[in-house]
Amino acid sequence: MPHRALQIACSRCSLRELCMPVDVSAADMERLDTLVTTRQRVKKGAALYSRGERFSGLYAIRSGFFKTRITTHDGREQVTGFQMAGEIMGLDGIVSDEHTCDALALEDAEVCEMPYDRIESLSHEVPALQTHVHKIMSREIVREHGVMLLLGSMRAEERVASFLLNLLQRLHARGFSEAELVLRMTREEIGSYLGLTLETVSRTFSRFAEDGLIEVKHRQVRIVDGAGLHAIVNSGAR
Amino acid sequence: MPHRALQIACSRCSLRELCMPVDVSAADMERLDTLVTTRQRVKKGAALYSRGERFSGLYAIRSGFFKTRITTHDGREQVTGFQMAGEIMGLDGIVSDEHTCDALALEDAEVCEMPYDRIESLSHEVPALQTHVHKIMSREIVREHGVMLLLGSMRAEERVASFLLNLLQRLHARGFSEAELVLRMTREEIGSYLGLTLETVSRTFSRFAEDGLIEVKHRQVRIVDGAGLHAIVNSGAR
DNA sequence: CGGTGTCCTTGATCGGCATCAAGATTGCTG
DNA sequence: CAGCAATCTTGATGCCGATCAAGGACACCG
Repeated sequence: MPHRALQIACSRCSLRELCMPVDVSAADMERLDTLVTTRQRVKKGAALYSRGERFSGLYAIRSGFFKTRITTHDGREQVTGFQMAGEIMGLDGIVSDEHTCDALALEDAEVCEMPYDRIESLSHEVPALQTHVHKIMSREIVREHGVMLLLGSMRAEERVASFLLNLLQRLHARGFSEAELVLRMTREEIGSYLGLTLETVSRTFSRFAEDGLIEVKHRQVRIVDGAGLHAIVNSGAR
Repeated sequence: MPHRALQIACSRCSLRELCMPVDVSAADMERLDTLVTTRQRVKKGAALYSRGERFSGLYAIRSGFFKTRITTHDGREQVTGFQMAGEIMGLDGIVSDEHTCDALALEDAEVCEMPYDRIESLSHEVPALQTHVHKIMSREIVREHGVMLLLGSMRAEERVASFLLNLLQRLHARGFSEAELVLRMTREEIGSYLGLTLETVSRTFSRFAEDGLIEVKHRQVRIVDGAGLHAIVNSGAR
């Protein structure tokens, strides 16, 4: 299923500044070009990897949109994140050599696979890569702290507003509008991520629309009053 | 405040198998002995590091008990974890070169400081260390996934039971009883971690005691029916 | 040893979100 | 394009845990 691309060169990839370390010498960049061995297409709804699967490497998203979720043997489920172009997936598999969650494509996607043994050996030759991998993992830890704050201390409106602003900010960093987005996930998936039911997510969207903060048409969302959303996120602080 | 110990040798530390990679040659172990430069005592209630502080290195807990928490500018607060001997703190600081959370000692503690630049340079010489650091960070990511599951999908009883069992398991791995523990944190800190109020935590403890699952006397907890606690954790699954 | 502050427990009430239910809209597919 | 499944919206009701409140137990300290 994975196909070897004719030429896979991060040095010429438009997403380089998202995936790769900056400030790398030309010689090092040449080495880093050997990091990605294959590109892989993932159809909407398909899994890039699943819990229990053997861990082989990390994946950089080239295009498309993913969700990661954990599932317990007894059927509980929790969406742990939504990932977009330039972001790295698979970090959960390093510790036990097998994946502990599922990564599912929410739309047709393409990823670059970086075999883990190659990451380790290249890190020796290119210190910037080692630092970069550490930073990526640290960033993920910090991101999850933020999710814990959200789940542990925010009310429904704050969670949803926070979710929208986070998506917007990441999309904006990729050159998309600051004021408009298309949700790639269902209300149920948003709810799972935010610790809410799909009904509450839907109702909250409706309330935001009534209050003139956003306009919602199914998965099309337009931000009318970004400052208002920010105010909601901070409204619960005491 | 940090004092240079006369001799700091991980190779002779009883916690080595918790902090350090296993299967290391004698020569490599000698190198790893240069990783920890200083030991530091932290008084109960004091901060090992705080948000905004410059990141300098990671800390291995030698003795004592910590909590980590994030605080937002607007006063929200969330306990993100409780750490005990052999566990590593400070990973959150790598990404931005400054700490993003506070680490507070819940009792008098002692930590080993590992300067980050030394970790990076030693990782080049000792591949096992590099792998080990990756695994520690990956483990933290997986742990936080578990917390997200707890906060996002469990009811109060499930959360508290899960919390107790997790503490027990970690204490047991350190040679303590499987059936008894002393809580080092307040009900309020437990509540913050679990996304509950201190009253709910207290009531849940009382209910568990009534139901013959545990015995609670303030911070002394004795597990009477461990299987019963496990059953509660899984009771919410559908 | 008594006083004071912190921590914990327990009760009463309230509110936010889950749950249950029904219908509307969309988009997929033969 | 018709038919159907998936997704979304909205309403009614109920429950879990938050909030408010008061009293009790313990630890620390002069």
